[in-house]
Amino acid sequence: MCDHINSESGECHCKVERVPNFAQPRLLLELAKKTSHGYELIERLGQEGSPTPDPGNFYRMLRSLEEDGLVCSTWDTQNSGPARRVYELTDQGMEFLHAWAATIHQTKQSLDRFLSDYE
Amino acid sequence: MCDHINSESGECHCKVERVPNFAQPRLLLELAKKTSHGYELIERLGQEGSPTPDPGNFYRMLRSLEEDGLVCSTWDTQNSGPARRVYELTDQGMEFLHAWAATIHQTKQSLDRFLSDYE
DNA sequence: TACTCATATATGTAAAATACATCTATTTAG
DNA sequence: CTAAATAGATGTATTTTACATATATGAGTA
Repeated sequence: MCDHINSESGECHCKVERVPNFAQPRLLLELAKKTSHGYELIERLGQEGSPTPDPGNFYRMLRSLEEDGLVCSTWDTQNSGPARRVYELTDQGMEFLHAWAATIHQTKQSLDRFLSDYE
Repeated sequence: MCDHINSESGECHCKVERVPNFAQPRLLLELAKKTSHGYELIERLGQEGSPTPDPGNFYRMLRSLEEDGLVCSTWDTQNSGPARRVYELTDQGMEFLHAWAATIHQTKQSLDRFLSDYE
């Protein structure tokens, strides 16, 4: 399973303090909107002022998500250019996205507490 | 200087995607409220549902912040119990706290974008 | 034809951040 | 005397992130 779920205890290690692997939920969300391939996802995530994810780690993450059954891929050789590995969100991946959203909500509240404490 | 400021370029590497070292601004904020020693800071930060920071890394962070001139310490042998290293926020540390607040605000907005995109 | 550029995926490794284990020492309580 | 609470610290493994580089296809162009 994913890094955030301890396969032994089934417990999620996401802490409210921080958002490690934030590229992951963003990727899952993009995939939920539209099935697509890695390169396109990187470009889409790099828009709206958000920094472009590191391609090396991004492709590795995609493969790791596939190992965990959160996404699945097929090669697209129809289109011109190099073959693309097209990813689709699985039901499990969708559930994971929901879990991520809850975590991110908590993290946001943690930041809110800091900011209201500050000032 | 701090890990987040590149001493060469003077540029801050804090990314809006995540909050690494979130214990750091929380510590600076606590110190801004009240001068105190490591053990007490750890306890204070461990309240209000927030997880207790890792003591090992926390003490290391305090020493590193002192090296960077963001806090300064003196030994308190007056009180009962083991000697305490009492930390105080410097002017530079206060400035740093302000910079952190701005970063955290951005991060929060990034999370907000995710959450409104989701749903 | 050969060269360059955009597209597309991937590996290798260094650096940074975090987690976990352990150690020392002082005082208080029983 | 012993155990527990207080206080600070080091050592190292693991995880995450950053940076560099490799491979391959096809389109445009000189």
